[in-house]
Parts: sequence; C-alpha cells; structure tokens
Amino acid sequence: MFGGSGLGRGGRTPGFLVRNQGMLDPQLLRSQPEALAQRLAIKGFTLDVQRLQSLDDQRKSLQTQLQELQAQRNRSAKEVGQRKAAGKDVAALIEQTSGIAGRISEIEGELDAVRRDLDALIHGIPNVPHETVPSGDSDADNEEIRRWSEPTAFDFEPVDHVSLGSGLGMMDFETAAKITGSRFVVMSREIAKLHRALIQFMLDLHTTEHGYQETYVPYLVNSNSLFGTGQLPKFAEDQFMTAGDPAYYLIPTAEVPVTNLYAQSIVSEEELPICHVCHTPCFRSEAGSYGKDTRGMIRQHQFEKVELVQLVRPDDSWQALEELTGHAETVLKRLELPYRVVTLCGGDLGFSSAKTYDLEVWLPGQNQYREISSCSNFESFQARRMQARWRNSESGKPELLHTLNGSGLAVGRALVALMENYQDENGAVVVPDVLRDYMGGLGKISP
RNA sequence: GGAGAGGUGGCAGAGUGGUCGAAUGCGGCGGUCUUGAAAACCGUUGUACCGCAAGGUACCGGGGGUUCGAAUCCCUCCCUCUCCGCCA
Repeated sequence: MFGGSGLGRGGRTPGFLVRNQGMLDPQLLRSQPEALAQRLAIKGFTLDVQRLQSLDDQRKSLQTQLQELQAQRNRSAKEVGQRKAAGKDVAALIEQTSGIAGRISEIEGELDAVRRDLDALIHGIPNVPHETVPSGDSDADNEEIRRWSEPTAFDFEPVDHVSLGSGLGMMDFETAAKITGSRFVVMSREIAKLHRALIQFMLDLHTTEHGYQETYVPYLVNSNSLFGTGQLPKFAEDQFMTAGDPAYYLIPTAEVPVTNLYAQSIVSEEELPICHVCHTPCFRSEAGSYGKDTRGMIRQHQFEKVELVQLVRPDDSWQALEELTGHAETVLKRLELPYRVVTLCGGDLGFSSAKTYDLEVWLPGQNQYREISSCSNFESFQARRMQARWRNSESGKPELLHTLNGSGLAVGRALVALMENYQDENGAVVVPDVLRDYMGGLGKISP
C-alpha cells in the first residue's frame, strides 16, 4: 500500500517517515479518496486527490517492476548456488546476473523518491471527523451540549488569579521571567501546596474511583513517539527539543509517552480496556500565540496536567469517550467548579482526533468559560501510526486498537479556576472541601 | 566516560555467505484419546505489500556497503546487559 521510507530508530533518519503507516486506513484512502476528501473538508483540510492517486500509481508501477527484477535476481542467484554445488561452471551465469543488481538499485532510487513524496502527503492528512462532529470554522461554532451549575455569584467585584496570587504573595511571574523568560510562573507556600493538592486529589480520584492505573513516564521522548500520537511531522514548531543528536522532545502532554507505551506491540484481549492516569509537566512552545492569554497562568510554556489515557477495542471507543469525559467532569464537580461541555466543530478539531469534547470551566476573572480539559477519541489514527494492536480472538489476528485521552484536568488552569471561584472580598482563597485533607486541614489561604 | 558481550518469529533460543522466512522448545489454535479434564500423540501457527488467482516481493535492532547471492562479511547509528569510573 502506501509505502514509507523506513522507520528510523534514532540515528539521523527522520523517525516519522514510517513504512506503511499512513494515518488513515490506506485501503480507504485508495478506494474512496473522494468521500474522504469530502469528510476532511469539514476539518478545513483540502485533500489533493489527484496528486495522491498519481503518486500511488507511480509507486505501484515501480514496485511491480522492482519485484519482478528481484524475483529474477533471486532465481539466478539460487541457480548459481545449485550449479556450484554440482561442480558446474557458473561464470557465464554470474556475468548475466550482475546487470540486474544495477537496474534494481536504479528503480529502488526512483521508488524511494516517490515514496518520500507520498509519505509527506499522507502523513499530513488529519484524522477524519466523526459524523456527529458539527461543521464550523472556529471555536465560535463549537456546540454546547450541557452545563453543570451556574456561574459563581459574588456580592463584590471578583478579581483574577494574577491579582489574587500576587496579593497573597504566592505567585510571581516577574521572578519566573528573570530566571527563564515569559510564560512561566513561580509559586510558593500555600498556593504551591494547593497546586500539589490538586494533583494528588485528581490522581487519587481516578485511581480509586475510576479504575485508572497510575503511571510515571519520561518527560523527554523521541521523534517516533511524537509521530505516533500525531504531533509530528506537522507540528514540530509547537515542541521544545533538545540540542543533541538524536534530538529529544519535551512532552507537550502525557498522552505522548503514555499512548506510546503500546507502540509496536500487541496486547491480549483480556488486558482491554487499558486505562492509565499520569501526572506530568507539559511543555509547549506556544508558537504563533504571541498576543494570546499573555496575562497569568492560562497559557504557559510549562504546566502540570493529570492525563487520562485509554486503549480499547474499536467497538468500545465511542462509549469510552463518554465515560472518560465523565471522569474528567467528576473532578470539576467534586471541586464544585461550574463548567460546560462543548463538542468541538470540525474547524476546531485537532489533527489526530475524530471527535473532541472540551470541558470549559467558569472563570470569574475573565467572566467567561475557558477550556480546562479536552477529551478525544482518535479511533485507529494514532494506533495505526504507532502500530498499537490487540489480538482479536474472533479473527485470531492482530488488529488496531482505538486510543482516547483527556485531561483530568489541566492543573494550572484548575488552580486558576479554583482561586477565582473561591475568592473572598479580602483577597483570600477558600480551600474546597475535597482538598482540605490534602492541605493539612487548612480552610482558607489568606495574605 | 572506559572495557567487554549482545540485539533473530508471541516468548525462549539455534543459525557465521547459497533450496533460511529461518532448527528446536514453550505458548496459541485444531484434532486423536477421555464421562470431563490433565498427560501423551498428530497437525497447524509471523507481518506487510502486489495479484482475480496461481504466485511473487520485502522484513532476522535502524541506515548504508561488499557480493551473482547477506540473518550470516564490512561501516555507521540506536538500544540492552556485565565490569570499572563518576554521580542525584
């Protein structure tokens, strides 16, 4: 099918040029390109069907030629061996066969070039949106599907977390800028502890009540892993990378290392569903968002997140998306933070996702709902890129898994939401009931 | 950082230039036997691509090279293990 240029395991080979691992089902891509193009248009993506077909035709023709030559070479080589064993003269046959090798490498060169172009094209095609995804160009077209609680009412003018944090003397952006740069924060004392308490609470909730397995992973990954989840090759500029060779990348989300735990592996049916919860820092270069959310902790280069990751049987993935979203919602409910759930429209949907629910928490400081969790079903898109499979007992064959993930929750933004919703008129922050045990019984953080 | 040993099918583990996609064992699947099960025995058991099919091609950590022919030889990178050094 749509070939690749080989999976580079480190070295200087770009790791994301992976053989036979287009992200969409290659059969589908070849047999129904027009239908796919139509679906992809919902995502604002234009599929160049003609170019795709032309490249694939070239690929196929070259591959057929190559295989014929290889078969010829194999037959001759085998005969040389047999004649030699029989003590016959082989000089003439070797002479005759030696020409084939040259032609083979010639065609191999052409085939590689075509495959490189084809891969570049295929690897840039996003996942196909599910039929329930609303059309639209931007977040303005996202569809609200439910709300929980009401925006917090105050009998004074609420301030944002930056004012609260600096008023408490426990949140310092200037010092962070001094030691690193913009979009970082230094937290101290009770706010730093509250931040940690949120992490502990979320991990405990998901492990004890929702059945997730706590997991610790590397915060630096290789390019193959980023290809697997879909951040590469298209979104290289969003990543921080190290200077060495091979380069490592700081993870933009735990989704990358955790989902890739199952790259190139086959799990048994009994292991499914696989549910991991993982707390990690996340690093994002935020390229192209220079003017956006510059104030405060909403958009940082480094933030903490508790991530939920599931690998499930294909038949179960849509049910799993609803459940996973519910698990993330439970965090907000227990923290008693008002939120709403929206379905992302096609134009706002991520590259790898078939469908995404965003959880948006109410922020009094901004007087609006802001994203605090993103829950997605990737169907087989990521699994195909990373070859994460399960053995289907009915067919006896390895088949692609479906992967899902969701923030449960973004910790930095949860802290922001908590401070802003739980503030009092004196600039203090009340500690929500569920966090008090984690705060040594502390009920309020005061200046 | 230094020295050495390795990376082979789901797993373990042979194979050092030619009928090797790869012995053997375990595991899996099917069968015989059994009231049932176990044991034993027999058979079967990788993935992808091209093809209506027959069949063909590729894959023995990645990449490159030598050769008529490479799992096997050479170069290079990555990874694992052991010992020494250093170190949170």
